[in-house]
Amino acid sequence: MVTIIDVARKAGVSPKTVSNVVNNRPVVRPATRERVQEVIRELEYRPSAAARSLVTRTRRLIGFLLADIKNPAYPEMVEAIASQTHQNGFMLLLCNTGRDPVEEDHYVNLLIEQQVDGVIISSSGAEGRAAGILSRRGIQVVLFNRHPKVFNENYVGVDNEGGGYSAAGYLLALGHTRIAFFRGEPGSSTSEEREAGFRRALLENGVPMDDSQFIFGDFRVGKSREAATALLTRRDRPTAIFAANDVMAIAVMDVALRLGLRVPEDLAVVGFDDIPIASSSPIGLTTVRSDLRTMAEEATRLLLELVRDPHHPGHLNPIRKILPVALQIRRTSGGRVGDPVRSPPPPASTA
Amino acid sequence: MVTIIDVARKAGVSPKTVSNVVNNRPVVRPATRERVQEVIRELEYRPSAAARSLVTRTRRLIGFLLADIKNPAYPEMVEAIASQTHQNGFMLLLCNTGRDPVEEDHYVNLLIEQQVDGVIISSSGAEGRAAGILSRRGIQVVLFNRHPKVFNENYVGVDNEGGGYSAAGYLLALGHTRIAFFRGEPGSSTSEEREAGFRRALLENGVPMDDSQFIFGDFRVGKSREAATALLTRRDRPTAIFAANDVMAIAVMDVALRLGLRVPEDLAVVGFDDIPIASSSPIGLTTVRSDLRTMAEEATRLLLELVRDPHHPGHLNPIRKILPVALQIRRTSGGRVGDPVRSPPPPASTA
DNA sequence: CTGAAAGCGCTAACAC
DNA sequence: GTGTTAGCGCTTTCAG
Repeated sequence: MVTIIDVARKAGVSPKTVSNVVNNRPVVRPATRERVQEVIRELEYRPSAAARSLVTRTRRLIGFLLADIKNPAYPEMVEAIASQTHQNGFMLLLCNTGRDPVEEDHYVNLLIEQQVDGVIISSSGAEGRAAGILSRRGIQVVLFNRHPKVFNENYVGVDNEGGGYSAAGYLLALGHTRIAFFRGEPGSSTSEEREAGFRRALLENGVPMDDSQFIFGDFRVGKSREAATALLTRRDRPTAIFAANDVMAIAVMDVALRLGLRVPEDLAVVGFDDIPIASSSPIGLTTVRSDLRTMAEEATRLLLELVRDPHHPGHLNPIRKILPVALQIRRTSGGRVGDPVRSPPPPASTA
Repeated sequence: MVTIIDVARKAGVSPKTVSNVVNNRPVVRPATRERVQEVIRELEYRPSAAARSLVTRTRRLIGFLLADIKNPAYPEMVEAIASQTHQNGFMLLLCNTGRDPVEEDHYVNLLIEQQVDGVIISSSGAEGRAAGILSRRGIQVVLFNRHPKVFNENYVGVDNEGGGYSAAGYLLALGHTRIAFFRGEPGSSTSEEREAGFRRALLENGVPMDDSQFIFGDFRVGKSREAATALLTRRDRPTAIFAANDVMAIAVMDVALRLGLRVPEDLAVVGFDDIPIASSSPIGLTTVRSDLRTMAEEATRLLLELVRDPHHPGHLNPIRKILPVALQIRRTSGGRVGDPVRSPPPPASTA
C-alpha cells in the first residue's frame, strides 16, 4: 500500500505537506503542490479514510435507516439522498431494517461503531429508540418522513393530516358516504396522521364512522390483499376506499378487479404518496402527492448542515419542517356517485 | 469517547483482554469475559471501526455500484444484498451512479479510500473500468446483472439471451410478425443479450427484420414514451412490442392506451424482469421473469466468499453464474392474432 | 491465559 | 511555507 510517507519521500517534501495538498489547504506553494500532485498521480496514492478519520474524528459517512426499501416511494428518496450526500463528499450507508426492531438495533450499533457523522431515520420504531441512542452518542440525526410518538429531534415530513383531509373531502364531495380507510402498520405516524385527517373530514361533514371501516393493510401488498378481499366481499362493502399509501391502494384495485368490481364505477380508490407508477395510464391512481424528492433533499441538507455547523440552531431547538401535499385527481376516484356510468377507461373506449 | 483502555482499567485487565472479549476469541477465561462484558455494558463501550480497520486492514464494508436505483427491479435486489451483507456483519455503501461515468469514477475513488472489502458492480460503463481499477487495488469485485463488453471478473447474471428468445418465440407463435424491440441504453449487456435472443428467434422462424423495428428506449420512462409515441403513430405500426425491460414495457402500454390503442387487442406487449407491479391486475404484464432476489443473493454470497477466502477458486478462474429465466404469460400478450376479440379484461367483464 | 510495547496511516500542534 | 513530533484507538507480536 502506498502511504503518505512514500509520496512525501518521492516528492522530497514532508508528509505534512502532502497532507496539505491532499486536503486542498491553500498554504502550499503552487510549485510544490504541482510536484506533489504529480507524484500522487504516479504512485496512484489514495489516502486511507480509516487513518484519517481516526485522527479527525469525522468519517464522512451518513447512514440512512429505513423501514422497507421495497416501498416504491423510497427509491426516489434514496436517489435524492444519495446524490446529495455524494455531492458533499459523503458516502451513504444503507440500513434496511425490514421493520424489525432487532435489525434496527443491530444497525444502530454498527452505525455507532462506524462513527458515522449523521443518520437519516425513516424506520418504524414507534418508540424512536434509534434516534435517542444515536444522538446521545453525538451523532447527528434527522427524522424523516415518519416520526415516533414523542420526539425531540429535527424532523422533515409532509402534511399527512392535511392530505388525509383533502382526500376524504374529495370523496365526500363526490357523494360517497361509505368510505373505508386502509391503515398502514400500527404506530406509524404517517398512517395515523393520514387517518386523523380522514376522520376530521368525515366528522366535519357529519358522516358517521364505525370501527369496521378502518382496516389494517400494513403498508405492504400481501396483507393488504387479504384485508381488501375480506372488505370487498362484505355485503355492505364501501363505495370508496382511501388507502394510507399507494402500494395498498393498488393492492386494493388489484383485488377489486379480480373480484369483478369496476374501478372507479363500483369502487373509488384513492392513495397517498404518488409513487411513479401511479400516474401511468393503466393505473391512473388518484392520490395525495407528496414531493418525495424535495422532502429527501430538505432532510439531507438539514443533516449536513447539522454535521458541519456546531452552532446550527437545530442543535438547540429541533426544527420541524412540514412540506405541503396536493391531491392528484386521476381515473380511480371516478365521478359523482350515482352519475350515469361514464365511458369506460381507454382500453374499451375505441371498441 | 470511551476507549478500550477505559474498559481495561475499569475491569482490571489489559486492553488485549478486552480486545479478545470483543472479538469473541475463545482464549479468555469465562469469569474474566463476564466481568469485561459487564464493564462494556456499563460504559456503553463501542469499538471504533476506524481504529480497528487501520490495523486489521479490513473495513467490513461492501459497496454496491449501480446505475439507477429508480428502476423498480433494483429495490428487491438491494434488499437482498443489504440483508445478506448485514447478516454477515458488513455494512453496505450505496453508490448510485445515475449512469454518469464521472459519478462512477468519483464513487470508485471513494470506495478505494474507504478501503471497502468488496464491491458489487451493476453500473453502466460498457468499458468496465470500475471493476478493473478496484480489483487492481485488491478490492474484491463481482459483476452483477450486467457486464462490460469484455471482462475477466466474477459475474452473476441471468439468461438474457434465452429470455429474449422465448419472449419473441411466444409472440411469433401467437402469429405476430411485425414485432418491435425496445432497446435499453446502448452498450448495456442486458439489452444487447435480450436483443440477440429476439433476433435469433425471428431468424430461425424466417421472419424478416429491419432496423426500423429496433428502438432505443434507454431503460427509462421519459425517453421510452417519446420513442413509443413515434413508433405507435407510424402507419405500419407493429402488432407486438418486446421491451428490454418492464419499465419500458409499461411506458409503451401507457402510450398505447393514451393513443386509444387496446392492449393486447391492438398491441401485444411483453417485458423483461417481472418487477413487482407487473403482476398486479391493472397491469397484468406478460414478461420474462428473472429471479432478482436469487441473483442478488448469489452475487453477495460469492463476493463475501471471495472476501473471506483468499484461496477461493474465483480468484484464479473467474466464475460466471447464469440463472435461468421463465416466461410469465399474463394479459398483455393477448391471444392469437386474428382471433375473434376475446372478452375484455376484468374491468368490463362484469358489465 | 494475560500484559507490555510497537505501530497501522494520518493530521494537529508547534517549531523552524 | 514546510518539517518534526506526538498520538488518534485498536490489534499484533512477543514475554511472561
